[in-house]
Amino acid sequence: MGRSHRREHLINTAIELFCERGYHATGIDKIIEKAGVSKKTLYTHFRSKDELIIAALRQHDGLFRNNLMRQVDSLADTPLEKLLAIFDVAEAWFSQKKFFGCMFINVIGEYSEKDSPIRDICKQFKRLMRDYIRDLCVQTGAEEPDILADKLALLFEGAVVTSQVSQKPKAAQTAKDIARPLINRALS
Amino acid sequence: MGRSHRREHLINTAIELFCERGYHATGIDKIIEKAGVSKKTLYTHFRSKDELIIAALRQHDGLFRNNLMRQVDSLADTPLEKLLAIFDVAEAWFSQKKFFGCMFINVIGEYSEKDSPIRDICKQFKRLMRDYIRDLCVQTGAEEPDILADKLALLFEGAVVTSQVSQKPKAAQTAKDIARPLINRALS
DNA sequence: CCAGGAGTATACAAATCTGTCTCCCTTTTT
DNA sequence: AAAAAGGGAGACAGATTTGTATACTCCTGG
Repeated sequence: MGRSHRREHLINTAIELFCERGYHATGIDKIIEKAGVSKKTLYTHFRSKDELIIAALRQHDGLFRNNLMRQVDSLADTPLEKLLAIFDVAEAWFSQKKFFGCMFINVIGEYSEKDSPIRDICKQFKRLMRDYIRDLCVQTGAEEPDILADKLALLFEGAVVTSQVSQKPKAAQTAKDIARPLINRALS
Repeated sequence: MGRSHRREHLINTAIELFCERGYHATGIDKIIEKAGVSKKTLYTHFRSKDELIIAALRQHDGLFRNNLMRQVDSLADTPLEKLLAIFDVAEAWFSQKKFFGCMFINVIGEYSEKDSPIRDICKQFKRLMRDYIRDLCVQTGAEEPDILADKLALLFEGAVVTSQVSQKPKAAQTAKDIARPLINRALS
């Protein structure tokens, strides 16, 4: 087994546990037990738990957006359809048995220091999500793509949190219903 | 100092710390130190930390909604104006130096078990918030008050989370801008 | 005046947490 | 084949966690 494979395996295991149980509540011992790896191995790949958390967030940052874009592309062809398809992908996400909300929103609740690197990663993730949406807005020829993107990103967040607390994936469709006229009006 | 005063004082101290630092990260020792109270006193008022958490959530549940309604009432007279004023109150909330997002969203990130009493309190809070909004929708004479309330509640959540991560209170106005035409169309 | 309740301070138990270290085995490299 | 590297298992240290118990003080009611 390659060494960088172990690193990724550890990160993926950590992501699962962090999502399920939270960050402070997930001990190093639980992570290495689930990963089937010794403590020594973990600490050769990561200097500390914080570093593992940061690595997990970075990994998830890339993977999540990549996944989203791929699924959106498979559902819709035109930029306009893609903007709406985002909410269908979201609904599928919310419907998963192991849906625990957005990693980045959850981690901010536990590490809220204003200048922490964790916070920076969360902000960056949200910015990149908005940029993705904005690109699609521009491609549709929306009048004020920045404003529209802010609104759609906010709808996305709202759907995630609503679905997380109420455990009803249909929040995605509620958001989609709000988004539709919003986009249409920006095109007229 | 009355005995039930001590209980409330402990709860309020706990709420502050839970918001600032999270739930697992806030130890009993920190709470009693900040409250200026001995450990024995805490454990005579609350059987366990979990019970204190639950008491804190219940207290915040009532207080938060009460506060919101009071401020909304002081800003607007008609039900229609009140629906929009909700977002102005939200913006003031987001602008506070110590704004750490919604307690209930944050606690779900740390205690995500599906049948936990903590989860129930969070769901109840969100339901009561939606009911408050729905009442205002009915009073304005909106066509489908339930659907409109779901949408406005989702916008509220989106604003909270967006502002929490990006640290920009203007997310409240973004949500308000989405809400306005939504309400207008439900009235025609 | 004094008895009892309530609170403080603190020691303590038992578990758990992060991070380091050693011992031993297996695999790879030379 | 011998040496070196990597990783598993786990002991260990030191800090921290929740929760209990003890000893002392203070205030109040009768």
